Amino acid sequence: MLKSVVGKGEATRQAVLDSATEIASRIGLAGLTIGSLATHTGMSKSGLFAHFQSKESLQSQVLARAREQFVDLVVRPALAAPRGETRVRELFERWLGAGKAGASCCLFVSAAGEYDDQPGAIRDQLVRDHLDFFESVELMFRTGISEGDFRADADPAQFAHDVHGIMLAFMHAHRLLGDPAAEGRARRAFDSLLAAARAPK
Amino acid sequence: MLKSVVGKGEATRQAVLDSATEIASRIGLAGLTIGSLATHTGMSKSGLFAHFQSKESLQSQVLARAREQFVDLVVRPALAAPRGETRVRELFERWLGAGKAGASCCLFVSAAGEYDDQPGAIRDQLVRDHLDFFESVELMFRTGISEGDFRADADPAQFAHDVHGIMLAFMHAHRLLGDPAAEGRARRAFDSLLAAARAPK
DNA sequence: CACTTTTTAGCACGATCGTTCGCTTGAAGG
DNA sequence: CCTTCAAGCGAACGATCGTGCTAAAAAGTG
Repeated sequence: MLKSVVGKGEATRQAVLDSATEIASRIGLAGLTIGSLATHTGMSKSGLFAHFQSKESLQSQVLARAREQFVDLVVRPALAAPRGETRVRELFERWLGAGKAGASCCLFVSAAGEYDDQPGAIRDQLVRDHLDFFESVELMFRTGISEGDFRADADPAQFAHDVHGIMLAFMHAHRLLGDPAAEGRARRAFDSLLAAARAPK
Repeated sequence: MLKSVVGKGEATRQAVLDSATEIASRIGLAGLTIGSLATHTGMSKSGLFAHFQSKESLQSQVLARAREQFVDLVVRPALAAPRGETRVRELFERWLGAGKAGASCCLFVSAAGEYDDQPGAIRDQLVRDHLDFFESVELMFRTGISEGDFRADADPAQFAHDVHGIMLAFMHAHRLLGDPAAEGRARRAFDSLLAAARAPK
C-alpha cells in the first residue's frame, strides 16, 4: 500500500527542526545542544537523537532549514516583483524585515562568525549558501542594468557586497545595541547606494 | 624589600590572557573552554583557573584585552594622524589591517553575534565597547567637518554606521569566503563613502 | 482483531564541562 | 636555617555533553 505522504516521524523531525532553528538563531549554531533541544521540545534526548544521525547532521539540517526560510521570506518574494530597481528594492525591504524578525537571518550572521575559522562540512555549506545568495543578488542587479535602471558600468558584485554590509551593520545595531535609529540608517545607506548606481537620466 | 613591579602570577595571567584572546578570536568567546586553554598553555586546569574567579570573569577579561589590542592597533594610530580626512583614512586602513590579521577584530564580530540575544554582563560590556568605538569614529568624522574636509550637513552617526558595515562585509568575505577581491571592494566602498561626504570644492 | 514497522523512552557509557580543595613547591625575609 | 607565602598541580565533585543499545509504545496494514 501507499505510505502516507508524511509519516509521523517526518512530521516531528520537522517540528524539532523548527525549534532548533529558532534556538540556534538566538544562541548560535555551535551553542545548540541536544539536551536543551530535547527539553525545549518535550522529547527525550535519545528519541530526538534518533532522527538525526549525529550532531553535525543536525546542524547541517538546521542550516538547510534556515536557508529555506530565508529563500521563502526574502528571495522568492523579491523575484515575484517587477524586474529592475523595483525588484532590488523589494529584496532589500524583505531582507530588512527578516533581519528585524530575527530567525534565519541572525543564524547566518552568527554562524558565519563561529565557523569562519573552523574548516569542515558546516563551514562549506555556509560558504555555498552565501555564494548562492550573492549570485542571486548580483543577478537581480544585473537585470536592473539591462532594464536601464542602473548604470551600465556599475559593478554587480560590488553592489552585492555593499548591500550585504548595510544589512550586517543594521543587524548589529538593531540586535546588539538595540538602536532604534538602525532601520532608518540602513534605509538611508541603501538609498545612497541606489542613487549612485542609478543610470543618468 | 620592594616587590617586583609585576609578580610572577600577574605575568602568567597576562600570558594566559594572550593565548585566550587568540583562541577566542578563532572559535568564539562562548566556545572558549578552560580545559582547552589549559592544554594550549601547558598549565593545569586548576592552576589556570586560580587566576580567574570564574569563567565569566575570564571572558570579561579576554574582552577587555581585545579592546586594548584594538585601541592600540587601530584607534591610537589614527588619532596620531593629522586631523580631518587623513585621520579618517588612517583609521580605515588600520581597521582593515586588523581585520586581515584577525585577532581582536574577529573576536568582537563573532562575540556580537553570540551575545546579541543573551543578556548579562558580557553583553553589556560588548555594547559599551561598541558605543565607545562608534563615538570615537563619529568624533574623528566631526573633526573632519570642522576642518572643512567634509560637508557640514553630513551625518557623523550615519558615517560610523556605514563604515562599520563596510568592515563587517569585508570580514565576512575575507574570512568566511576567502574572497581575494574583498579588500579591494572594501576600499572601493570606503572611497565612495568619502566622496559622498567630501565638501564641495 | 492480530501483526509489522516505525517511533520514542530509559538507561548507561566515556568524555568534558566549570569549580573546589588540599597539597607540594620554590623563592623571599627574618 | 626556619618560616612564610604566593603559585601551581592533582584529584575529585556533580552536571552535562554526544552517542549508542534495548525495550516499550504507537502507528500503520491486512
